[in-house]
Amino acid sequence: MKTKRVTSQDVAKLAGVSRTTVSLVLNDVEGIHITSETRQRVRNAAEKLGYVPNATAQALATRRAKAIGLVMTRSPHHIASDTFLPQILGGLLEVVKQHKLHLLIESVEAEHQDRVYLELARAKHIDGMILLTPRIDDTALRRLEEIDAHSVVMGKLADSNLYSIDVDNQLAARKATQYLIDMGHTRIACIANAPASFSSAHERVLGYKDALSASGIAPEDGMVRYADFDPQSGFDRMKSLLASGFNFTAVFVASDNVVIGAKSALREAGLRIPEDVSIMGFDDIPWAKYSDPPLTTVRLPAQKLASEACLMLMDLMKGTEPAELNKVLDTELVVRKSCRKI
Amino acid sequence: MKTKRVTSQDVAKLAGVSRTTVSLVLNDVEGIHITSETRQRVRNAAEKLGYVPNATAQALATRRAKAIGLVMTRSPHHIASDTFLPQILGGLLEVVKQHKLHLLIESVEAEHQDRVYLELARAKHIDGMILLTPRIDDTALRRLEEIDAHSVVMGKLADSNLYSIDVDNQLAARKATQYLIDMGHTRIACIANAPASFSSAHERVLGYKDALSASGIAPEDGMVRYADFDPQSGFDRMKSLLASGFNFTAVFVASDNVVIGAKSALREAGLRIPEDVSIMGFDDIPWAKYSDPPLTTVRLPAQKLASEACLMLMDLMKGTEPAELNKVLDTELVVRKSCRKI
DNA sequence: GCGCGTTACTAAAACGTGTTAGTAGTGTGG
DNA sequence: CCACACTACTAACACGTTTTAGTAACGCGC
Repeated sequence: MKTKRVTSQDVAKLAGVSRTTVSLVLNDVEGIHITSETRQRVRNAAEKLGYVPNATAQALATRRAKAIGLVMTRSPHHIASDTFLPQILGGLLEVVKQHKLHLLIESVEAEHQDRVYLELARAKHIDGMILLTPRIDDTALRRLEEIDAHSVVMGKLADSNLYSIDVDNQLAARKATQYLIDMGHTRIACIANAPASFSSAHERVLGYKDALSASGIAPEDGMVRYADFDPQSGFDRMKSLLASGFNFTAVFVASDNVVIGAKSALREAGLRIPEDVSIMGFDDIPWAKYSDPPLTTVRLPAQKLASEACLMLMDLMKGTEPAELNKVLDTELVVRKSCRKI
Repeated sequence: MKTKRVTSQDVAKLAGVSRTTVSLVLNDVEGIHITSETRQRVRNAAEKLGYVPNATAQALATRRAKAIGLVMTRSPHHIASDTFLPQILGGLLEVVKQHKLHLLIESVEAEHQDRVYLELARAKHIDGMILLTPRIDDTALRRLEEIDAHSVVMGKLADSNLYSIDVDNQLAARKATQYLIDMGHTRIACIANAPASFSSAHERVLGYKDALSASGIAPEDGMVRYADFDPQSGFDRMKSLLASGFNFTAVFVASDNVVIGAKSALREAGLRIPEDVSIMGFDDIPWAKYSDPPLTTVRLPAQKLASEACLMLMDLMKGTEPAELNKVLDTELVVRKSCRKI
């Protein structure tokens, strides 16, 4: 039942060498001379005993945990309905596995932010972290700059010296809105993906307004709603938009996940897409392609965002400066059938 | 720039006590006598220096990593399109955070399974693990029983002594299919959620056949397709089903995520839901409620599944036996509008 | 003033590895 | 035959904590 742990000492004893030699052999340390005969003896012994080095002890000795953390500032509830997260995870896991690292997931509640970032960094449970969709007002994040914690922000934080990766949300939103304008729409509403305190939401609304202004259409605050990541909030905001009495022919919804709920509200109101209302999404989650009608949306390179973030972080951990402080990936307008000419 | 790490030694020096005392005070060890004056001195020193205990060293000394792992046997691609995963994560994070544990995510490729489980367990990076949706033919998993690794399987493995938690897939599928039969359907097709090598897929198809047989309808293998977790596969399987020439009035699709694609194929064929074809889903992902028409489906208590799995695992880690070897949670048929009487 | 229990601490071992500094032993050139 | 380089290893320290096994100091009863 309680099988004794196999340590490198056991391997050493069986192979008739010192613990040092075992370590040198199994780690393939360069520039050291050990006969291939001894090497084999060590390997055989390790194999025979089923030796697996203790990761914790290794971490302590090398001062690297061989793990990175994905830190999210969202409640478990929001995480549960996040259709975007799996793509991030997929991208992250691919890189992480390739480099034989481990991935930790942390969700921090708004209240404890200050401590958590710091403790995560100092406790050295992880070698570096990727911060997901930060809030604009996240003061705790600012303090990260002061410590020598390796971190990459996914999203953008104004006036910050933290490394970051993101798409140009404002430009992408602007292009999406421009597309609607090009189709002849002038009464265009907007439902943001999240509360305005999240930088991505803020920027996307900015882009939406940019496009309108550039075409001489005055943005009206009454035409803008801020959703809260999930379909339910999309449903509610669309209801609110419909109830407000504005007559719009198109809506730019800055999150496909929010579109899911918004469409439901439109249906309840008896409005058809795209005949009565055109819908422009954002993110291009897997569902978008199969929705009815297929959703015209902005493709966010989610997996690439994640894998690039991971690569930047690993550069940081290695000590080599990443090429850019704020890396920006391209988005792409994916035209399907949810918008029509007017 | 390179601020020296603050260790308990530093705290000890500043407080004028030994490292032992620092440890005793900060960990609130019971049954030990230390004056409240000294306690304060230690706490103040720790606070002043911003001391955060090194998690790795703690783990080594206490032989507990204070972390559990979520292990998935899926490719990053499948993870990316998994709408179910966030709910699992949400449930897990809630419990994990409450107990001040950390969560590691591992995805293992089919080829390396043998090693990975073992190394994960032996390396002691984690104290226990939750295995997600295992394959029936996962021989490596069997070996876990032999080691003293704490693990809970989410899903079920026949003839296994591993602790597990699951819903009764067969019963749930049977009830879902029965509902279709009760609505008057007799020509009912089935698209499984995953390849038959996944136990959940196997069981759900079994339940589907049970219901048919019980009502005197002979199950036909030609009416069954096996999808592959994602919408694309749902689209393909529905196409195949339609092309095969069988005329069915209802389809039991054993995964809402697969339904997303399947519906798209039906639309392309000019078939309406539920007028031409009734659709029964499985899982009740957030999208289901808002789809058009709202999807009648089987609700899987995803978050509860996750949190209960976590609790079982923690029992195991504490050394107390969980109440049941194979815990089974209830499912619930959620009737919406995608099935009609015939 | 001696034994004894209690209080308030501390020295040192343990956890399992990586790594530095060193040490025998063996050619090798002069 | 001596200095020197090179090979093939090993002893011992370092990593930062928890925990066990003490140890002084003190009060107290007799």
